[in-house]
Amino acid sequence: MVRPIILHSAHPLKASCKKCSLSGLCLPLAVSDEDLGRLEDIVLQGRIYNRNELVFEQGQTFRSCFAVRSGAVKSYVISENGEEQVTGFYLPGELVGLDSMGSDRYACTAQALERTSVCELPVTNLEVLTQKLPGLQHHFFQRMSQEIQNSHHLSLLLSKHTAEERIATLLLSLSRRFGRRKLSTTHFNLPMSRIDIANYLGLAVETVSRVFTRFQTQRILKVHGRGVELLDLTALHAATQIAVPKRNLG
Amino acid sequence: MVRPIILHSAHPLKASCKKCSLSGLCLPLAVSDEDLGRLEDIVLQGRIYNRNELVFEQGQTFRSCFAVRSGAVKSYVISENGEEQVTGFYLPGELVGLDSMGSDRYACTAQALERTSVCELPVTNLEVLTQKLPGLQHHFFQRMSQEIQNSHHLSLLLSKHTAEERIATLLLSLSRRFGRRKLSTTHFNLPMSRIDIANYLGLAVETVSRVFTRFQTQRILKVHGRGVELLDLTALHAATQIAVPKRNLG
DNA sequence: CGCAATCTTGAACACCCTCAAGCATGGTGG
DNA sequence: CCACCATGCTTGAGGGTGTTCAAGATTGCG
Repeated sequence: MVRPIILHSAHPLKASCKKCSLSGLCLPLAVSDEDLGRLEDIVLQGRIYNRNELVFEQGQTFRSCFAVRSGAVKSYVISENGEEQVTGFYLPGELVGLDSMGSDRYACTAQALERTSVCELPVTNLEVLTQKLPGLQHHFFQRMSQEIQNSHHLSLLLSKHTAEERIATLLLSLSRRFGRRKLSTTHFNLPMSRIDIANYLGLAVETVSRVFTRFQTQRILKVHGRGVELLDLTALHAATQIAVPKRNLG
Repeated sequence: MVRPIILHSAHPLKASCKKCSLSGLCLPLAVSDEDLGRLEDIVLQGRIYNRNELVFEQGQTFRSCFAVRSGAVKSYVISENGEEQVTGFYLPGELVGLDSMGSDRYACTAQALERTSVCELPVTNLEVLTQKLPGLQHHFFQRMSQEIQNSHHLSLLLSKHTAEERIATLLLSLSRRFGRRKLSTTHFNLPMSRIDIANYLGLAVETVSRVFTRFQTQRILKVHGRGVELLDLTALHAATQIAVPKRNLG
């Protein structure tokens, strides 16, 4: 199905986090300039994966976390029955594999959605470094707790929101994350397929498609394949809110 | 609505994790006997909360994680719109507040479901200790990643499973966790209301009620209020599986 | 250029929600 | 101790959102 064509360079370059354009988003923001060298010492840079290639696979021995440098990655878990649940999309500056920290095996599979470059953080070295740098340990606690919070918000989305609200929320999340990298918050390409979106949001592909066209007829956005243009951010934000108040409120 | 009648003792006892019956489940399992004293030094023991009392509240300054000692706790997040999503139930030996580690404010509210005793772990001291004890740091990474995985499994449950499958899964999860404490895996009391179950599983209360009666007529279990008796664990496990295979499979 | 995968659109059905009402439970005060 | 009321739980009927099934349109890659 998915052929893992390993392409990463045999001799990874020594990382230069300091010069990386993502240093304000990624791990460097957690360590002082003088300690940055120690972080660079353990980072394996320059791994490149082609579209659909697996960065790691659920059940494999857990060795490393990965920071996305360019491109995009999706993560998904596979249950005993073989069902897949997409659990997250990771853009440049974001960390993949935090849900396996401290485990001996990867708890999910990470797959490149397009040609993607990542920086690898071998856990053995990483845990030694977090042991020495309190700020880095604190930062990892923060990132991991953020990951828990993200997942809780996904649960809220799945359990209490309509198809339109789910999709509007995802689009605004992507928009915000593109904005963090000084990219356009209104014009961007979706790194993932409709199938991935549907799976992530607990919907049928057909529903995702229908909602996109509905938003388009409402002049909220334009879509051409994976390209989206958010025409009315206010309306899109309004579409994330629950239409008819439900009883469930405390 | 919920009156916080603070009851915890003014002078918390010095903890004796070593003698605690939960030492095989809780934090002590992560530290050596010689280091256990240092853990006991930072643990504030003996806080007791009455039913419905808040252990901490979303938005408050984050000070501590809590280990449940007896009773049970639920956690929930409140969105901007005021909707509540129950994100977890915590039984003795389990840690509450991991989703706020590294943050400056609590990301969720924790509420006692019954008369509950907890051990408090002030984060300032905790992060100093994880800095000194690599095993404890590793253990916290593990607990936090476990929390992420749990939430991912909840997402899977919410997005791909029917009402019956969700409830069967929750019952088996509780059964397993009671079993870990050497309690009966087939006879126990639900610590939470139908409302909490419904909210957690993304269902209407009525649906939860209907599924319970359906399971009862199928001789899978007996319910009398909050008391449940699992009559057929095999059938219950079978009920967690997807009945009609969906297309979503990879 | 052609095939496979992805995406879109339409029609019918199903699961669960909403609304409504009745029943059990439990805590409180007379 | 029991009546009382609020809350939680159960059961029934009807309707809506999203799914399933089916077929066609578009994309993209060899």
